[in-house]
Amino acid sequence: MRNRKAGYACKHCPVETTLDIIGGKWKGVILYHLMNKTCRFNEMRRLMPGISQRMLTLQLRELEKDGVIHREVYPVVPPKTEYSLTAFGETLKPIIQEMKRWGDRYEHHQEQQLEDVDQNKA
Amino acid sequence: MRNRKAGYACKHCPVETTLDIIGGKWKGVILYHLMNKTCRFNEMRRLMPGISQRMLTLQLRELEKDGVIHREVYPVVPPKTEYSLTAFGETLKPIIQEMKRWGDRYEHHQEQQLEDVDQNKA
DNA sequence: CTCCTTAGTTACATTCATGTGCCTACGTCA
DNA sequence: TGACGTAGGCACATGAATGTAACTAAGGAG
Repeated sequence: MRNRKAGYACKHCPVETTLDIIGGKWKGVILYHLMNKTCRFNEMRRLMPGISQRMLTLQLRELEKDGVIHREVYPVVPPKTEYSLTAFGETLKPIIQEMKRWGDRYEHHQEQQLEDVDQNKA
Repeated sequence: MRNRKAGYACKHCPVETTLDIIGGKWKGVILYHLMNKTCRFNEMRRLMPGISQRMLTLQLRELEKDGVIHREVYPVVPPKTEYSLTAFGETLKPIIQEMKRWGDRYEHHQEQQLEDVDQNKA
């Protein structure tokens, strides 16, 4: 997300605010992985084969700026950086977990839709 | 969202699936309003001053296709169309409500950050 | 002395999402 | 007879989001 430059849906809608933080193509998944454990940069790349180096950096920076994750740089060589949820980021866990559960259910729902085909309606 | 044409983050991540449905600039807010009550098309436009006619149509169509909302057209004149959550869409309520609550808390958090400024870190 | 690794950065290109403006059908109201 | 309101559709334009490729620093391994 983070595309609010084009204007907000309604003024001050908290749902919109939340989606600003965790929406977008990658952030949800990033947070999902960080929920389990602290991760290094390339470790996350391996967890998310689809993401490019650049995008991962950008998304992590935004999450950091929003105070959701913490970035710990170790001045060693080769470089070592660890990402983890902040205490505030931990408060996102219920949302992410709900989203995971719902996502599972949705996939199940999709299969059913293929059977229903016609008599849908609620 | 619905920008997965460029590929998925990880294969089969339920969080990603969920964000496909409710992510994007408008869908969260649309669902937020439909959680409270059935709405007509122009009624929603009034609730979300920022959205254009075209985008509202597009988003509603996608939500309908995903089986989350129901579109009831009354063959009267002037046209009347009512949008409501399907039973399946109702299952999204916990997520939307969590997002609303978190959004509220986040705004509160931001104010604090302005004070902390330096000694942040978790 | 060359290559490997990590965690980036930068410039450039493209694709997707979203926005704008104009058009319609029909019945009602003035 | 003409304007109004609803729920859109369509063509076109723009900008945001994302992708690709090449580059870097520093120490260790060979």
